Amino acid sequence: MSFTVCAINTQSLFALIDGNNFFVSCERVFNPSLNNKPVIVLSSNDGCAIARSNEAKALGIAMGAPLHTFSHLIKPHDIKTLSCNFELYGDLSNRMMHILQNFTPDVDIYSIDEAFLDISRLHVSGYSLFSQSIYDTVLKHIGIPITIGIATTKTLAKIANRTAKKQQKTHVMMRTQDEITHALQSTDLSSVWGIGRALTPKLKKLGIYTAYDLSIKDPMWARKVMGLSGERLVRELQGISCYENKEEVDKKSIQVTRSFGVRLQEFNDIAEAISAHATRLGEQLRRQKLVTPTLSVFCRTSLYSGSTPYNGIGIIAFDTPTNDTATLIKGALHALRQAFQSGHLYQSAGIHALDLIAEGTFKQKSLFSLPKKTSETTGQTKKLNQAIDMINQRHGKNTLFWASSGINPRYHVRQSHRSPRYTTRWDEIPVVR
DNA sequence: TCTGGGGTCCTAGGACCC
DNA sequence: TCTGGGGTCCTAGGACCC
Repeated sequence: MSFTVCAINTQSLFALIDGNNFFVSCERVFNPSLNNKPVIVLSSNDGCAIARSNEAKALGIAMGAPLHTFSHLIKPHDIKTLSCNFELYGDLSNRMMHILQNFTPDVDIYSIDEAFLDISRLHVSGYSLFSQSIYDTVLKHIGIPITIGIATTKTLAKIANRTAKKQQKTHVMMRTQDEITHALQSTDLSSVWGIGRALTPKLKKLGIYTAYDLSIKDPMWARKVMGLSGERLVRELQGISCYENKEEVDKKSIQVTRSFGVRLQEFNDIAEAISAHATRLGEQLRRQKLVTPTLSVFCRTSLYSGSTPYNGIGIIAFDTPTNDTATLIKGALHALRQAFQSGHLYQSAGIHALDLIAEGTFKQKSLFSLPKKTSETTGQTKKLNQAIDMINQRHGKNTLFWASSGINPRYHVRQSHRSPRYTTRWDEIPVVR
């Protein structure tokens, strides 16, 4: 068996652009008093640290550290803790990506704060000036400092980016073999893109401790030990590009998951949360012009409570793939009845839509679904959803909501320190006095 | 008291087919 | 005596990412 795993193109060149401490930087754009101070952005429910300023990293606060493990440092070091504000981060991210698209149309948005620019075919006279120009433009228009790593493969660009951060530079280009070897030798195995918690100990046992150690292995050896992705990874470290920029593709799955502000025991309380999640899901599906044929629903207890965790799962398949909120809620609540078991203290619940397909794609109806005249087939449902989406967009989320999500729900997340959504809400826009 | 949320890709194994 | 072999498709679970 043999097949190609990479497009061998020695001319490849990628720039990885990465927003520095992105969520913290977003907060600082509108609140300069946070500059030069240790700042932490917390996960939903103010649970743990999901972004840290350099000052906070210097205090030894780890990524993902629960708030209670560093709460004793907050007062003495005047750490500013903020609840996460994804509406703000998402909007600034979109603006940043638009700016990057002015430099080249070939932008692969990898995450909320990262993008790969394929600059192979770009005529650039000097990469240092080019990088500086990107940095200056993003800083000027968005206010976010970024770091740029340039190399012949995405994996090497990641390492170049990391090297730049370590050296406190705005950009690093790795092109000569000497530069690459030196960077690989000073990169710990666990910091390599694609090497995670499970592979690190496995490879260390085999005598591989740095990115360099891995880069001198035979790709076929890596294939045996780590599978296809291992083979690609070794080739990428050797400068052979295996991950080209992707066209923007439709999402394959969407999930909406939240942990509750308090533990919940009653079916009805959890049903309200699931109903709200289904509403969010419907909004996302419609915005992306997708429909889902199935839904899975889960409700689970805490992993840290001491007793054996319970994770209930329920699944529902729809006769016809849908993005109608009412149908999604009805289906999700049906699935929740399979998942829910009384007697537990639930900590979170979520829904997951898999195998998404584009709206309007022909799909065989169930043999048993009768051709009946419903509000969905007559288009009334679509109009209703459009009207609700429009009102909520204009006047704020949940201006109109489904009663099944609860008038005064108990599942609400805690967000004690959320900043205003400066760029997406009229009533939260910054005011100059 | 207090431990996030949302994704993708790959693989192994089972079911099924001829 | 001797009990195939090759293929596809689907799914669950694992591993990774930010």
